[in-house]
Amino acid sequence: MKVVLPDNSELELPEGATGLDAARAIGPKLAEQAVLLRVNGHVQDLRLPLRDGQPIQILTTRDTDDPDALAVLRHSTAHLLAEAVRRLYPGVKIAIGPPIDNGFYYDFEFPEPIQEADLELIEAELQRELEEGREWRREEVSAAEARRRFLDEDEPYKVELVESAEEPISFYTQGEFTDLCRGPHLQDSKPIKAVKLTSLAGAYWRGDEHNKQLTRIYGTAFYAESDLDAHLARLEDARRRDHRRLGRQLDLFHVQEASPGSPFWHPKGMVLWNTLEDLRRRENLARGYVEVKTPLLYDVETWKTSGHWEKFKDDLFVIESGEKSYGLKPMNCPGHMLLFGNDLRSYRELPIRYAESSTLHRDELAGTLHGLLRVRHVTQDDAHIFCAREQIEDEIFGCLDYATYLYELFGMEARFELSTRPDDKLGADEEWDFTEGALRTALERRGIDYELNEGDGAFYGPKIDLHMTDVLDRSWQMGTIQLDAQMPGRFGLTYMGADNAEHTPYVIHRALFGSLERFIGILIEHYAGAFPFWLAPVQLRVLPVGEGHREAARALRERLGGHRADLDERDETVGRRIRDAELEKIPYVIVYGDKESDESLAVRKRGGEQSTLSLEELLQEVATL
RNA sequence: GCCGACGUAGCUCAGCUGGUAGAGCACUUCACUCGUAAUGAAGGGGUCCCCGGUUCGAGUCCGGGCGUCGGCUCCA
Repeated sequence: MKVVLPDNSELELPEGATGLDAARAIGPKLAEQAVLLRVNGHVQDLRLPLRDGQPIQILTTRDTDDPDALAVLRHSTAHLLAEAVRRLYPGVKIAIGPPIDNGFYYDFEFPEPIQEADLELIEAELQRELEEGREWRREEVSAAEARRRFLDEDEPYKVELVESAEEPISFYTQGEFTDLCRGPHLQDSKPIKAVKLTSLAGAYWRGDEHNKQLTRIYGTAFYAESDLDAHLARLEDARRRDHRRLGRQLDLFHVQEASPGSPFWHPKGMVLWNTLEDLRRRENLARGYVEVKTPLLYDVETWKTSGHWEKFKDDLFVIESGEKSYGLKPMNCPGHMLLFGNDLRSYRELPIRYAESSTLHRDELAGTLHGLLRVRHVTQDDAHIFCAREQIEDEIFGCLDYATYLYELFGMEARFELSTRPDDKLGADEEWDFTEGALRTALERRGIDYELNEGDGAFYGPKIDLHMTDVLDRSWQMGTIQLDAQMPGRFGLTYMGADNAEHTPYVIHRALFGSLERFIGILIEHYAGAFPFWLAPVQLRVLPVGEGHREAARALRERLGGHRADLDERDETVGRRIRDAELEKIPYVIVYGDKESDESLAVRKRGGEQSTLSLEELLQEVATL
């Protein structure tokens, strides 16, 4: 038989030859360095047979950056971890251990809880295995045989996995350790040149909080020591961009124990906030939204009507007053429903687009709070569009267009996800067929690539979410566009149609920044604190050289008054004040001394680029930013 | 909420096996009046997260709580 190599040449092989055989046929060196086979974009263990006519690519220890090559290395390292843990902690039960984006993990049930300090011990054992060397052997067994083996070994998690696994079931063995595994794996442990166990965490068996919580050990591994160093350097760099760190450094916001999950916004942070608000107001006006304001407190009956009481009452802040209980609003929809329902509505008014940027409170679990990215005090740039069935697609399209405009303005590339009906949905499947279809059509019409996220919709309707990634590669939901065919009915909302009959409107819930807090958090990391001119809290700084230049510098600052300009006339050296301006990431610094005048200003841009401009030229330049 | 770690000056952090707290930066004052990333000197500043316990004595050990961080779960 023949296989096709990446350069399109053909390689003749005996029937039943494996990937490793192919590597050997090409050369002994390649066979030694081979770690994985890639076939049509899929990975395959080197030990498995090839098929006639297949195009193949052999990945080796030199493909140190290839995600597939790294995954196989890390997957094998996870097995070494399990072997080490088993030897060190008799009685431990093993669960699963896959490779992930930047490393791998393995879940265990320890007889006694272990601590972070134990990782050192385990890592040493892992190193010992690497020094000894390990080879992986693959075998295929029947489900019954696999089940019997794990029952014998008293590995209940593996037994459970076998029960849901498809035949043929494969085992990989290295050293004393055999694991149920689909593979692929390395031939041997020689390519594993750098390993580091990074952290310890609890993780529920099969990701379900009703199951037992296991102990997860995270680690990472590389084909070269220098790659691990580079990885650690990248993490350090990410920490420097962390919005929580920059928030303090740039004096934007802080959080404190007095109100967990509720940021205190400093004057410079408020400049960012208000700039986003201005942008929102301007665009809302241009796009036919009207601004409203609805109460923060509603009696619990309102939350029962909306359906939120049943699903989210644990996350609602409840305030008792006299005989009544009020819930602090966690979202604006009921307020906007009540507002719509306050008048008789005609089809001629639709669509009605109510916008409100409002403070919301959600009593999020303590363990989930995270800087600006997950807060209890959350501000949504919310809007509810009440419309007729035939208007839905255009309105969704309009929201998508609006969202795309906003994110492009910041040079942010959001990922779109379409989330469909969840298990606890309200309403009939036919209705969901229609609403999901409308969202899909609008996405396609706007030419947006999206991922399908099945079963992840809101209980009242499907949604399109925009996601962004933070410096540590964690994905956060930003904007959201949700179609709702339930809540208007629950609130008894109607409008009079052209047919002189009452109809229930549809509602589109949409927040495009999502949460102002989260958006600013991501924005800080996106720009690493070096905001573009139009966003920068301080845009220009005038810096008088000596005491005698203060007067003129103040006058110059006055003439920059249309912009956010300040003055640094501290009794410090010019070098020192330049340094501070750089640390504050101010876009323009103007040094003003004997040599300067309106005709000739010494302008320094963030980063160090210097030029001489007249005041007029400077104003012209910044006007375009 | 769960697993693990951490909480010391405004910030970043040191403080060994228990003996009563320190650095750098920041701040204040003084001198210098300065030309593109840190001028020098002096000074002030601490409920060592909170509550309780052990001890002659607790920042340090133990218990509980709160908060933060890394995960898990959740996320209208």
